[in-house]
Amino acid sequence: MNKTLKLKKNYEFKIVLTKGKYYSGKYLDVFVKTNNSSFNFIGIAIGVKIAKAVKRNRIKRLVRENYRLLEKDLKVGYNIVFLWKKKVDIKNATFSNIKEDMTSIFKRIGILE
RNA sequence: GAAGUAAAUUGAAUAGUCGCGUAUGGCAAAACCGAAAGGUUGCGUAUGAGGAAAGUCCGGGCUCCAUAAGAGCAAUGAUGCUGGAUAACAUCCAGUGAAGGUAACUUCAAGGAAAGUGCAACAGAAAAUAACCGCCUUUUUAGGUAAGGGUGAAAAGGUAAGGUAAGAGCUUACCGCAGAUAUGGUGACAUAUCUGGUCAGUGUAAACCCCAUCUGGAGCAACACCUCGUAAUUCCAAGAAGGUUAAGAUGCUCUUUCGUCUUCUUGGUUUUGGUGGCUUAAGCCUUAUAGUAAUAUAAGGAAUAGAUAAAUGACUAUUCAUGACAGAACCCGGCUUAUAGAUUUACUUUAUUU
Repeated sequence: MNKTLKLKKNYEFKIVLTKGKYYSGKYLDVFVKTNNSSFNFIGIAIGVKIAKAVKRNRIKRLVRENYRLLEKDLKVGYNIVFLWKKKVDIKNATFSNIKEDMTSIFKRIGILE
């Protein structure tokens, strides 16, 4: 079982956000772009204006945890970036809400087996 | 018991399963990523956010600005009762003064308004060489008068008696104010006595300003090193040779010191990625001694985050109860702001009992 790989550089994020495909969920926005490797890379971006540091960290952890639980069922070869929708209240950032949302988005994308 | 004041502590706990950062290389073995430098992976062990980590408001350390040292002037900004503490401070401690509170106690940007300039809207007769109304005299024109009037943040020391045409520090007493002297105190200042009625000059210096003291700039995205790449031949450093006192190293001046210009040689510089900087520090706790205290000295003790799209999470169970404010980003000392609840100590007022 490999570790979850992360996108690290600013230009990597930009490529995914500008050239990737956009999927909108109930709470999350997701950008997906294929890469030519045998791994999935993920990145999580939450704007400074949405919430203060503690709540931003909370959202990141929940997204990362949910991704970790789904990861073994995913097809490989994608760069994925998650964004939190600006208009959604942060109080909805619970584990079960994000789980439902992420599962449905992945099914629409077609990478969930 | 009730209300309150001050100081301090704490900032949900336990168990299980899965998962993350860092350190260690204890065990295991090779493999993988990369152009290289370098990095990654299994198991185990250890360890992993705060009292404010926040705001970035001060003071320092550290780094660079090629590079220094001294003297003077100016500018900028800051501080502003006194004495002490500290590496330093706008912080802290102990006092003084003023304001508030029955009190415990709290608050204070607390030098100078006769160095100069400015401002004081509206209201009001008048806002600083005061006569509108009123009062008095005179007799119709002038004079005296700050007692009384409303306004305003502020109205020309206050109260009482005498005095007067009516009044007024005009006179006296007390209070206040100013000055001098003495005593006490390191000092801010306090107390006492004497003198002053020409005690004519209101407020504002978080208005300019004056005085005293301090003050170079930028910041870890600082900075150092490694690797890849080699276009323009820019810029920088070192060395050698030649020439020279024009120009430069601080806003200016002076002195010392360095150095400037040209040619040649050598090395480096921009981009990519990586490593270091990166955590033990003028730090914390206890005891003893000195000190009212801040703190100092000595002895002893505990120490274990160091990420870089950035580690603490998810689920289940139980308990109190539905956990507030809130997440390290070079480090340290403070300040300010946010904060559910719980606990301890000392003290004040009041009620009751004895």
